[in-house]
Amino acid sequence: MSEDRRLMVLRAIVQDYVHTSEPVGSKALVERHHLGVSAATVRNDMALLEEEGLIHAPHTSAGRVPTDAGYRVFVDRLSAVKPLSSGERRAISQFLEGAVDLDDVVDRTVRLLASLTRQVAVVQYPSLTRSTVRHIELVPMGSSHLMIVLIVNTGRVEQRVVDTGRVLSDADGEALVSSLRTRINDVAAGVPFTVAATQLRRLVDETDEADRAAMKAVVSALGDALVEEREERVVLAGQANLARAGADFPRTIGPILEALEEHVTLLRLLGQLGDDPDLVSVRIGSENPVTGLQSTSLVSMGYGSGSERVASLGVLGPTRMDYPTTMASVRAVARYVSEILDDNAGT
Amino acid sequence: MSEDRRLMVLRAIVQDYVHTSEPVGSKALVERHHLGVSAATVRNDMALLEEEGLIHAPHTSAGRVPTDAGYRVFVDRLSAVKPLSSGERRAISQFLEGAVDLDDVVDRTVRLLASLTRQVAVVQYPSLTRSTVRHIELVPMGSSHLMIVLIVNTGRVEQRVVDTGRVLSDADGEALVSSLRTRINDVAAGVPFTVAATQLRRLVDETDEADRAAMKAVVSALGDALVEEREERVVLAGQANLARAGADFPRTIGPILEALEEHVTLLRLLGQLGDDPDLVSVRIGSENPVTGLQSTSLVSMGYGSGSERVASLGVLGPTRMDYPTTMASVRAVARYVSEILDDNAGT
DNA sequence: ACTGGCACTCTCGGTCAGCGAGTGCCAAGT
DNA sequence: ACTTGGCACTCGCTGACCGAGAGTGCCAGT
Repeated sequence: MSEDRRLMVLRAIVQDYVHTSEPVGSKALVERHHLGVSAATVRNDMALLEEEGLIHAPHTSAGRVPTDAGYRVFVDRLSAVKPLSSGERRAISQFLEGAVDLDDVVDRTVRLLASLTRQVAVVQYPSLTRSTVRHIELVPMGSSHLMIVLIVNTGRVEQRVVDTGRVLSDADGEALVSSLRTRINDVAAGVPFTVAATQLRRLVDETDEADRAAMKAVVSALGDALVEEREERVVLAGQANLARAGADFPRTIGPILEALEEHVTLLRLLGQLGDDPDLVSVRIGSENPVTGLQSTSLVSMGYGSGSERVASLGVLGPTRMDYPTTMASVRAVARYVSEILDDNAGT
Repeated sequence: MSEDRRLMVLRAIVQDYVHTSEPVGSKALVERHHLGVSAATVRNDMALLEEEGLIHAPHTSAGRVPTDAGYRVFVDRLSAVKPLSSGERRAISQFLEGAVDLDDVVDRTVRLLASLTRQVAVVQYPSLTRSTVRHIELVPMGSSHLMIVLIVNTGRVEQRVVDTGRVLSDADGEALVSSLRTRINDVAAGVPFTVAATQLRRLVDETDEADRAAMKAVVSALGDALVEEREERVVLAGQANLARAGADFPRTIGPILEALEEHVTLLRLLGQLGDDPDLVSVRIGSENPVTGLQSTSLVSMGYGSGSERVASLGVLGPTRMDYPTTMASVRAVARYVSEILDDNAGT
C-alpha cells in the first residue's frame, strides 16, 4: 500500500547511511527524519524493503544498509541532481580558465574533479575516431631523416622520425620534401583519420618510381601515427582519496588500485555510457562488470566539442557516496570542458 | 672487538626481516644463518647494535627490526648490487624495444619498473634545461590563427595557437607566415632554450612596424611554450603494489598516495641524486625530507643520452625492501633507457 | 493500518588468564 | 677476554567470558 512511504524510508536510509557510514536502525530514522510514523511502522516497511532486495542487514541485530539495487532506486527515482553553488561554478571556471593546451585541459580537469568530489577522478582523452587531420608537416633532420609532425583538429600533435634513405640537405632533397609535403596535405588535410589512412596508401602507388621509396616510408610512419593517435588514453587523479575512505573498503583497496591501472578496461567502462549523452550515467557496485571495482560506483558523463560526444569523464568512489552532489559536479565539469573544447575548436 | 660479526648479524637481521616481515630474534637467527656462535652471543651483539641505533625492538620482548640507519649501513657496506639474470635482461630489452616515441618510452619504462620490482615506479620526463630548439613550424589555421609547433631536440613537441590579428589566407598572409617562419628559425633553430628565448625577444624589435604585432604574438606564445616545456613532469605506475605491501604501512598508505600526487615534490626528490651519476642512489625512510614518505625508501638513478644525465627514474617502496635486487633493476633499466635515448638522439 | 511492548539476537568493548617468544644478566667454562 | 647455558622476567597475542546496547520480529491492542 503505502509504497510512497516505503520509498521515503529508503531515501532516508540512504541519506543517513551516506553520511554516518553506519547501519541505520528504525529508531534513529524516525528521530532524524520527521516521518509521521513510529519506529515499529518503519520496521515493517524495512522488512518489506529487505524482501524487495533494496536494503540489507549486515547482522541479525544491526541496522540496515542499502544494497546496490537500493542505491539504484535512489538515484533513479528518489534524488534530484543538486545544483552547484555559484561559488563552486566560479571555482570550476577559474580553475580551467588558464589551460594552455589540450594536455593541460585534461590535466586540470582531472585534478579539479578529484578535489571537487574527493574521489578518484578519471578523464578520457578526447577520442579521435572522428578526428580529422589538420595538417602534416615534414621537417628534415640530419642528412636523410625526416621528422613527420601530424597535427590533429583537436589540437593534439604526434610526431615520428623516419629514414628516407635519400639525401635531403641539397636542393633536390628540399624539392622532394616540399613535393611530399604538398601532395600529402592535399589528400589528407581536413580529412577524417580513417579516410586519410586509405588515401595516403593510394598515394604511394601514384608516386614516381624514383620517389616511391621515400613516399612509402613517410606514409607508413603516418599510418602508424594515425592508429597510435586513435588509441585512447585516460588520466587519473585522487587515488589518495581511496585511502581516506578506507572504512568503506575493508581490504578491497588493493584490487581497486589494480583495476585503475588497467587503463584498457577503464576505457571500455567509460565507453559504455547511457543512451542520452547529456545525462549523467551511474554504474553502481555490482552493476559494474570489472572485477575489483564491484564495491565502487562510477559516475560518468560524455563531453566533447559541438554535438559530438568525443570522450567521457567521471569519478569513481565507494557505493556509499553522495550521489546527488557527485553527479552535479561531474555534470558541471563535463559541460564546462565541452565549452572549452568548443571555443578552442572554433575556426 | 668482533665488529665484523656484529655487522654479519646486522646483515642477517636485515635479510631475514626483509623476507619474513617479522621481528627477528636471536634464536631464529642462529638457526637460519650458520654463524658459528650461540644465541646468547648474538644477543650481546644485538644489544650493541641497538646502542648504535642500527636496530630496534618494537617491544621489550619482541625480536629486532632494522632502523633506517641499519638499512643505511646495510646498503652502504653489507650488500652488493645483485646482477640480473640474463632472462631478466632480455625481458627488459624486449619490453622497451617496441617504443615508438618518447612518450611511449617513458610509459613503457614506468610500467616495466613497476612490474619488475613490484613497487611504485617513478619516471621523470627528460629534463630540458639543456634542450635546444630543433625547429619551429608555423601552420595557419582558419583566417587569422596560427598554430606554432615547437620541436625539441629530445623529440618532444609542444604546440600553441595564437591569433595574429591578420588575415593569413591570402597571398600577403602566406608571405608573412613564411617570412616569420624563416626569421624565427634563423635565430632559434639549434639554439638552447634560454638563448632562444632572449634572441626571439630581440627579434620583435627588429621587425617592421607593420608586422610587429604578429611577430610579437608569435614570440610571446613561443616564450610561454619554452618555459612550459622546461617545466618537468613525472609518470607513475604500480600504486597498487602499495596496497599489496599493506602490512608494512599500517595506516600510512593514505599519506603516501597523497605525496605521490604531489608531482612537484616528487620532482624535487628525484632531482637530488648522489654525486656519481652512474651510481644508484638510495634514500631510506626518514632520510627522506617529504612528509608522508618517511616510511618508504626511494631507489633512483639518473639517465639520459650521452654523458648528459637529463632525468631520473626510480622506485618507491617500503623501507623493508630487498635493496640489492631493487637497486639492480633500477640500474639496469636506467642504463637501458639511456641507450635507447642515445640511439634516438643520433641525428 | 498503525503502535507499544516484549523477548530475543548479535556485535562490541573490556577484562583476565595462559602461552610463547624473546630478552637481559649472571655465573661458569674455555 | 669472549663465549655460553641457564634462568627469571616482560610483553604482546589469543581466546574465553560477560555485560551493555542497539536493533529486530512479532503479537496483541487500538
